[in-house]
Amino acid sequence: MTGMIEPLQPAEALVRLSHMVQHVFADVSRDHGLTPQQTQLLCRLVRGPVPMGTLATALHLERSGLSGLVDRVERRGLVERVRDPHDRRIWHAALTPPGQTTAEAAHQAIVTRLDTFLLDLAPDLRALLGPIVTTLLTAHTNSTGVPWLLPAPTP
Amino acid sequence: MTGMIEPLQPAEALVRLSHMVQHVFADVSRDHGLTPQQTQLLCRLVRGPVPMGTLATALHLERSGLSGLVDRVERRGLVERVRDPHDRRIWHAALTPPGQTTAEAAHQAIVTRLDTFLLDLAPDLRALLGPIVTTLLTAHTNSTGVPWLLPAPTP
DNA sequence: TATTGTTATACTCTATAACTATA
DNA sequence: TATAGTTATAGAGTATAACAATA
Repeated sequence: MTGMIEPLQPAEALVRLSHMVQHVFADVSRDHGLTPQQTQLLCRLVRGPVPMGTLATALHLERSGLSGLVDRVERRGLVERVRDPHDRRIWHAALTPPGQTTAEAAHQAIVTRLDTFLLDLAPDLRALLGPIVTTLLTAHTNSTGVPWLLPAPTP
Repeated sequence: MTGMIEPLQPAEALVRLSHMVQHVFADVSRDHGLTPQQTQLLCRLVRGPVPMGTLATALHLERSGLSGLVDRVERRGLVERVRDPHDRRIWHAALTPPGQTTAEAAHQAIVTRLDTFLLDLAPDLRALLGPIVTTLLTAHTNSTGVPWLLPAPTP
């Protein structure tokens, strides 16, 4: 029975899949001169500026940790802080033009890499993936009460 | 159309799913007094000792990084280094009895948490998850040439 | 000489606690 | 007083390069 691949239980399947996605994320990030966390941050901003607090929650970070993360990409000219016009306590993180370019390139590279995996899947199964994940994530929230599926423009 | 959830493209579905799994990993790790990387390391050892070099490749780490990671869990008595009987250059990382207990508890907690998500899925779809992931990962390797599906006892 | 693993160094990531500015 | 964000500090994770031990 050498070479046989054991059947995957559903929970283990999720973990294996996640592991692969993380590697793709890490590889693409390195190709673009980013850390995985920086890539994740940039991709969260492609649809527009986000208040620091919202961003920290979305990225599962303490506000202080996000502060440093934004510092480092700001130092590289990829992100800037913009003051909220209505509440002067709030600062939004926003992509600069180079940041927008980098974010979109990294996002596209990730999708492209993942699509090479998805090509092995029969089209009817591939079409099930969206609904399956929607079902899995709907009606659940992360540990801070934020729903998994709603505003977040991932990856 | 407020409140509508956009359909997920397959690649984005994988990213969202991975994000959720990472959060589960982080939360469970914290509950057990571990970092996510330490949990990942411990779970890799539940089926027996693994040479440092193999472990570094499996965890997508440089050997120097793994060295430090193992140092920290060894300091806490969860892992020990064992010399290979045939090749004295090689050291295996191995769980201590407390490490085995912790590793199995964390693994079980992760599976239990993920199962709460999987319960929302119709049984026939849930049964498709294993085959889908097997199809996705078979015939692919990570960036160092190691196949995604074979020996690795995840999570 | 080639391979396995460690050490040294530098930087990034992350959490906690104390702090500043604004509401 | 409460909230948004930062700074200070400490530890953990990660890569590169130089090194020691073994093959």
